[in-house]
Amino acid sequence: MVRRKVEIKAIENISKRHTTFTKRRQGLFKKAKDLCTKCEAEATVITVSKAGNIFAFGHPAVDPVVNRYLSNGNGDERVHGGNWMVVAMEDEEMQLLSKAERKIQKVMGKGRQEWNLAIGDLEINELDEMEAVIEDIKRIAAARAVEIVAGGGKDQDVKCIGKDSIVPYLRR
Amino acid sequence: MVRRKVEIKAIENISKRHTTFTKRRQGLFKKAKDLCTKCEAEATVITVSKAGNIFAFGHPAVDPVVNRYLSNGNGDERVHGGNWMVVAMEDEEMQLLSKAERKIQKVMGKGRQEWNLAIGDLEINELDEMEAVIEDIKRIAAARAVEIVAGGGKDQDVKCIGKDSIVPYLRR
DNA sequence: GCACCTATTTATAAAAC
DNA sequence: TGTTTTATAAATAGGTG
Repeated sequence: MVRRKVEIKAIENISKRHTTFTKRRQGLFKKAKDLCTKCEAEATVITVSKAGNIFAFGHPAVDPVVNRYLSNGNGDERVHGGNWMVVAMEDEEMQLLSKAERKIQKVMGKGRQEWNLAIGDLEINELDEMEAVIEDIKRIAAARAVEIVAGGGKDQDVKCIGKDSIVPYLRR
Repeated sequence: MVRRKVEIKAIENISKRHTTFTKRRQGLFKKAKDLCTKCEAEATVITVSKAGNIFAFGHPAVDPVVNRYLSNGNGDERVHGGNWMVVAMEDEEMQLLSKAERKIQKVMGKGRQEWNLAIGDLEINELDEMEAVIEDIKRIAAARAVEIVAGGGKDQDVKCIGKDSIVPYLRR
């Protein structure tokens, strides 16, 4: 329970901070989505945790809103060159987040913290092999996507999926 | 007063929509700010009203967060395409195969057959999210590779790693 | 650590001014 | 139209399993 007026100041305890970050980020994304729905607006929210992990929400997607902001005379010179994809949760996909997360747990077996620990034990050759494993999973996932698109799944009217994912590649 | 459960659907009345947009935008900015304060995180929120007016919040400012997002491989200028390289394993590495497989089981939790079954339950949106999870794993693995190459230091900056593979780029 | 719970704070829709 | 009020819904900190 909220025991007393919630103080807005830095949380020192790491796990508590992480919990709060996750909860409030989800709340923030939901509020952004509600705003977009109710007001027919566009919005993007980009968060960077203290650990440096990036999470972003966008309606209709992150890029159009960011580009709109940048092309409107705002923004520094754009800096490019890195290459990691970010977790972009969008629209209705967001509503299914915890359900989806649960199912994905079934596939991947563990959560981020555990990967961190387990991966920390791997050596170079094992990392190489892990990549092959990841490749394998990705192939299976792509096959599943084909199956759905071909008419076997329930979610065929999901439309605004970003260009970076397993699914849109199949749709090109 | 909020007279009843607030419906999240488009508001047709223009002035009412504008009022709601303003209030919710303020609320959204405040929540983003609180998140940053409490979790020592960075965040930006960019909104575009139906009329096309842009409002943005950023901590520490909009641009650093946007650039961070863009420089992490997101954004329009990212090159896309199938880009996963599999590394051929050589002799001595080969000898370690089953040991490696065991360790990778620790990371990935399941074997091929189980992935097949579990992935078969996923819907489109869940496949999308799974890709984010895969990216996350890959990122952790890349950090580990850097750690090894750098000689044991933890959590080196991973920005120099290429897009195609966890390990090989480090070896260039 | 994650999912669920719930007491309490916080956000906000509409009224009142 | 804008600001303030206020009744109610929504978010969430901390607890539990």
